[in-house]
Amino acid sequence: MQNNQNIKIAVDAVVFGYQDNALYILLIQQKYGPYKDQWVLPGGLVQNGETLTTAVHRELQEEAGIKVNYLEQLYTFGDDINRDQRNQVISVSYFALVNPENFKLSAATDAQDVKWQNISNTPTLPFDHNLIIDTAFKRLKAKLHYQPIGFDLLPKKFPFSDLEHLYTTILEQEIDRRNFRKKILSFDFIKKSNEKQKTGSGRPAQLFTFDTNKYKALEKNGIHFEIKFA
Amino acid sequence: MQNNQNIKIAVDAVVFGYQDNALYILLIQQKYGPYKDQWVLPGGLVQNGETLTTAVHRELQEEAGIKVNYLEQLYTFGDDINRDQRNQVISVSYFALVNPENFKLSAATDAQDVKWQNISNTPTLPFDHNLIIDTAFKRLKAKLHYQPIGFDLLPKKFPFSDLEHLYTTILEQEIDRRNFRKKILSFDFIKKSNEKQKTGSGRPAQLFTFDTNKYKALEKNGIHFEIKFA
DNA sequence: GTATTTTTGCGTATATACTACACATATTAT
DNA sequence: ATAATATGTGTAGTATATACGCAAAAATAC
Repeated sequence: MQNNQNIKIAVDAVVFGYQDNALYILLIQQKYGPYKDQWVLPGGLVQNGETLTTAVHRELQEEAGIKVNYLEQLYTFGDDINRDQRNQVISVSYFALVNPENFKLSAATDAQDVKWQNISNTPTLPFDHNLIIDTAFKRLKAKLHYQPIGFDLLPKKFPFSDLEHLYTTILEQEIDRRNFRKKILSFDFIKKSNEKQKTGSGRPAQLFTFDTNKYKALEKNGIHFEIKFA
Repeated sequence: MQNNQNIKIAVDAVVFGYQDNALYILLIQQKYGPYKDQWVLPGGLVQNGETLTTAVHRELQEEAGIKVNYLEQLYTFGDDINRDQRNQVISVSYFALVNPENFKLSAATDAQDVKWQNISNTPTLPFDHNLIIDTAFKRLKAKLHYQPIGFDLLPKKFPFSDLEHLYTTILEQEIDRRNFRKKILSFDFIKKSNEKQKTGSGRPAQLFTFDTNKYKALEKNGIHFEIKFA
C-alpha cells in the first residue's frame, strides 16, 4: 500500500436547531491556527483508530458541548483541492438535528465561542462551509417532505401549529392548515396528549407527541411518509 | 494542523451495467498485495493533489478501461476501522452507470482481470465491498422511482419493452404495461424515433429515445419524475 | 363584564391521479 | 395457411389531493 499519501480527513457537521419560529445552525469560533477567531462549522480531523461517527460526536462534544438528536452522513467534500489552505483535506460532512431540550449551549472547551446562527443571514465562512451548509439545507428541505424529521426539531410535546410553522418557515411556503392536519393525523403516528398549551392569546391548543415506535412499525409495514403542499 | 494522522483515503465505485435483461456490476481482480487474485470493486487510493472525482475516473480507466455514463457519490465508509487489514482506510464510494455502448471491457492495465458480475449471485468479497454493493443497489432501486435513470442503462434507441423489463428485473416487481407506458409517455420527454426493431418474433417495436434536454427543461419548470407500481 | 381580537379545530365537494382490466395487430415460426 | 409471440391501445372505478369558511375557546381592550 502506497505510503506517501498526504491527505487529511476531517469531519464537519451542520447542526440545525429550531426555536421561536426560526431555523438556526451551530457555528463555533476557531481558537487556534490560521483561521483563529473565524466562525466555522464544528468539526476537525479524525483521530487514528477512530470511526467517522465517533469523530463527529467527539467534535460536537468538545467544541459545543452538545448532543444531537439525529445524525446522518451528508456528503464528502473533496473536489476542491484547496478548500483548506494548510493541506489537502477531505471533509466527510454530517447533517444533524437537535431538539429544543438540548438547544442551550454549554461552554465550549475546544472552541473559543459557540453560537446559534440564524440560517437566513449566514455570513460568508472560510473553507467551503457555505457550500456544505447549502447542501445540508437542501437535504433538510427535501427530508421534510418524505421523512417525519420535523419532530426531531420540536419538543416532545408540541401544539399542531408549531409543526405547521416549522414547515412554513423552513420551506418558505404557504400551507393549508386543514389539509396538513388531516394528512399528518391520517398517518396515525402522533398521539393527542391530554395537556393543553396555555401561553398567549387565542384558544389553547392540544399538545401532541410523535410516537417513534409506532412510526417504525408502520414504516416496516410499508407506509411511507410524504407531505406535499398545494 | 496535527501531523500524525495515519488514515488513508480511497475511492471505490459500484458500476452497474444492464444487458440481456440482467443487471451486472463491474469487478476487478487484484494484481498485487495481500488481496492479490481476489475480486473487488474497482478503486484505489487517492493521489496527492487529486480530486475525488478525478480519482474515480482514473481508477476506472486504469483498472477497467471504462467510461461511465453517470456518476454520483454514494457514501463514505469509515465506521469499520478494520475494513482494510493493511491500514485504516476510508472509502469514498461512488455509484455509476454505463450504457451498453460502453459495456465491452477493454483489457485492464492495473488489474489482473475485469468482469461483469451478475448482481443476483455476487460472491462474498473482501473489505466491506458487499456492504457497498448493497448500498449502491438500494440507491439504484430507489432512484428508478424518482429519477429517469433507467435510460442511462439503455442504448440511445430502445423499444418500450426494454424499459419495462429493466424496471421489472431490477425492482423484482410486476408491472402493468399499459399504465407504465401511459405514465412514461405523459412526462413527454421520450420521443418516438421512426425506426422499428426487427429482431425476434412478434410484432416489431417502435424505437424511442430519451430527450435529456427536454427532461432538464421540464425539471427546471418543476415537474418531478415519479414512477409507482400497482 | 362586554366586545374585540387571536388562535385553534373541523367537514365537504371537486378535481386529479392511480388502478384494474382485455383484445386487436404485426410479425416470425411451423 | 395456421399458430405462436410480442407490441399497442382505452375506459371505468377508486383513491388521493385540493379548495374553501366558520364556529369555539381563550386573552386582551375598553
